Amino acid sequence: MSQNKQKQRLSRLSWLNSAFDTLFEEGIDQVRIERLAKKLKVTKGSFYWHFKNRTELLDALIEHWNEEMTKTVLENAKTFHGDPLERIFYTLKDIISNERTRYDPAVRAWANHDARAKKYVEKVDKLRLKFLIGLFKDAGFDDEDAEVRARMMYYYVLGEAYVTRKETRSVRLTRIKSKAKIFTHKN
Amino acid sequence: MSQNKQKQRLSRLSWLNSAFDTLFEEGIDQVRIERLAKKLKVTKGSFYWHFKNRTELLDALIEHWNEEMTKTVLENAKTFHGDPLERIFYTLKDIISNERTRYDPAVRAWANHDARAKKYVEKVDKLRLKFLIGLFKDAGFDDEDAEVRARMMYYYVLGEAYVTRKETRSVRLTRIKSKAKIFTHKN
DNA sequence: CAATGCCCATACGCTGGCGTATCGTCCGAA
DNA sequence: TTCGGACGATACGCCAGCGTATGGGCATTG
Repeated sequence: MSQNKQKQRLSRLSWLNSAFDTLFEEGIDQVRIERLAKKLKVTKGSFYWHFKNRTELLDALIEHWNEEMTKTVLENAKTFHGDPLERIFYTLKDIISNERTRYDPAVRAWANHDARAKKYVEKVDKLRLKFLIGLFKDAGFDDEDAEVRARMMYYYVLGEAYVTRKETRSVRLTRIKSKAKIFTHKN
Repeated sequence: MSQNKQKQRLSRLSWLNSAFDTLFEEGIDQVRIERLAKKLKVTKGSFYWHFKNRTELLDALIEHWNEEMTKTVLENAKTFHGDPLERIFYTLKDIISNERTRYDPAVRAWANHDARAKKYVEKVDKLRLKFLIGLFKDAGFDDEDAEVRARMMYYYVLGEAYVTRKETRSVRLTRIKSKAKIFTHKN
């Protein structure tokens, strides 16, 4: 919204952010240099100053996503300490309401036919699952059960990111609570 | 695998199938007429005989997916009658092991930035959810609870389709059973 | 104020993909 | 056999996107 001063030059990050937005909104195949240039109101002369080619941009893009998601998990791991069951609820609520997985669909679609992206997605999955499994173990589930439940919860969260839903915030919140109960219920 | 007779002509369906495979393997943006032509070992002269243009192909593509998925749900609804709880387990097993949702990621990625595809995806989601909700209602859950659990189970299945996993069939099967129990456990 | 370096504009050749127009071939029906 | 229609090949113009080469403006530095 800030009216850019006329002769504002761009940084490498400007291109990265624009690429990221486009990936998220239109898919990786629409991340095209000259389209980004148009959005940024410059020509591709700028791009080729900051990047060697499109491949370098995509490499930076997936790495950027990886860093952001990794950071998110690690921060989350530190923010709450208390009753393990409540912590699972808190985590579920946090993930869903803050929509950490908002960018997942675009990135995963990309990873579906790009080995480089796939590598990072698997890395992030592993980290997230490790965190979730730890949560369930803390709550008293044995190794096997903790993994099954963590995966269920994780897949559930992922799946939800793919379906358009139209609930109000308050309705969703109460439902999240009952969902957490289902995941944590002991037979 | 069948060595095609040399002068085999193509049908509209040949193009559709090739397009479908490509959508599934490389994403919708790689569904390009001249690439399909190369795979089919003809020229695009053939394509423009069977289709008006690329848009018509994509329209037929999403409609085809819609029909297949709709048929699948309706067939499933007829195949099993018995204990409602067991039926939920059976359904979960059936969905996962037959990988009905195998094509979902590609189609959903497409729907993410294409209104036409999005419309059909929402349609299929609605149908599937309606079916699942019915299952849980039959199992004795009230309306609200049935919807929450059906959605959880559905999102879980969807999410699973997005993550690469490396379990053996037998391990998965036992886990499916315990998962079904979690979804159907009454508080 | 001259010079250097950062950052972008401009112009070019190349490729792949779209859609059209036209022509060739084969096959079945009369 | 011939003829018409189903199906595909060939050739064309067009445009978008990639990457390169080169030139220009503007600041900072001395």
